Amino acid sequence: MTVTKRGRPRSFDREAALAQATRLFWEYGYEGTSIADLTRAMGISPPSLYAAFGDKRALFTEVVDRYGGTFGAFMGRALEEESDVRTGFARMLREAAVSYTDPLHPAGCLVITAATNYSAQTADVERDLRQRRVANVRDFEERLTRAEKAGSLPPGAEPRALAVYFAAVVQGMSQQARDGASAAELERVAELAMTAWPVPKGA
Amino acid sequence: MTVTKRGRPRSFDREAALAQATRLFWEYGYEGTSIADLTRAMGISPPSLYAAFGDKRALFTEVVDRYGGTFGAFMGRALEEESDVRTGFARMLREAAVSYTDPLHPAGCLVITAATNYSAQTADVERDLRQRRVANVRDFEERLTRAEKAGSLPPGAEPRALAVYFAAVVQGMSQQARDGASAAELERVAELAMTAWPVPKGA
DNA sequence: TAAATTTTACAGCGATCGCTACGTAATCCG
DNA sequence: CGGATTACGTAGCGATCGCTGTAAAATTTA
Repeated sequence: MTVTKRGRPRSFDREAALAQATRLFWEYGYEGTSIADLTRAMGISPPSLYAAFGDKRALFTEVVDRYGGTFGAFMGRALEEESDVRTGFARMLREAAVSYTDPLHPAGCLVITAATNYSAQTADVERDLRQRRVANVRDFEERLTRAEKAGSLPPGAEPRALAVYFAAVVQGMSQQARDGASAAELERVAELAMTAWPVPKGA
Repeated sequence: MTVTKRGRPRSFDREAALAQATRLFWEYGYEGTSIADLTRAMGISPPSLYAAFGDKRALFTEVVDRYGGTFGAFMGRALEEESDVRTGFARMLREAAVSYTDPLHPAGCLVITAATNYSAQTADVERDLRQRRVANVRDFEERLTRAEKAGSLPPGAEPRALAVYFAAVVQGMSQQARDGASAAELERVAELAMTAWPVPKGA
């Protein structure tokens, strides 16, 4: 045990430095965050970083583990604390909506997006791809709005909400495919997703 | 017009080279694919690449545009060709399931995943994050299986399908948050997603 | 065949990457 | 106080990044 610490004491707050590293990795991804970026945000020099955290890979692992115990812990809590399974899943989704858009930290989930890297000089690439995705959501919305006006959708069907929902499903299917889901599994996802389609009031 | 071409003719197939570049960007992302990777796969030298495509950024844009007209075209077709809106969205999701898992090309959608970069030396980071996500899906599945056995889920509720579905929704919500969706929009997504929850036969 | 034009491969540019050797500063133990 | 120990900043390592200068090779035009 190292109860007594000899030598020159550390001159920075390890937890605060870890929080800064979390913010950077969350925002810019693993490769998109350089050692220079980290040392600048943490207010320390490279040797101090390596002495305190090992190397970049080890620091990242520590960041992800810490994330799971803090920002990402709402998922397990929601599923664990609710006695009813359905209530648990519903609460998890609701809290995800809040957490993923909390302006106090980067958007989305670190575990999902930390491989999405963009450094300063390639930020426009990510911006271009994002614009294409946003345009796609708008295309969904316009088609749904036209359908509602044409009477093929029940009134009050919320084209915007449906568009974001279907875009999220498509993007989730893409991610699941990257993570190894089979065609059969994704086809079941497609079927399940269609249960959200609005039904007329009197049906 | 350059009907007649003077000088030394190009010694490689531009379309084939573009297809190789598409494969690399699709699999490894923009930053994860280096000029050296590209020239190796395309079978050409750097000056030939720059003469034929401009620079890396322009090549990537051409790749994404080409993708939209080929692999990614099924979406617009499904929504356009079906007279009924609901049938169009259902077909789009079904075809996404097939396309995203087609073993003839990288998994998922290029526009969604091309910012997910991982080079050779950081592939283990992406692998680690993927394992965490896969473990999460399994956790969902186990909870749903236990609920089914305990009778809190109707029989034949397909825990695996539901787990993949809810994981996809969560990941889609994360991506939508990154793309600028609001908390209110994501909360509506959460509500809509819950309509997939299985109901007892006699209800 | 000679001049003009374009593509080719080789080699290397400056910048940035993750990482570290080195000497100094600051603390604890005796 | 002196010696041991640990953290610090500076400065720079080798490797890789996107990209290009240069000259030879290959083709069309005159």
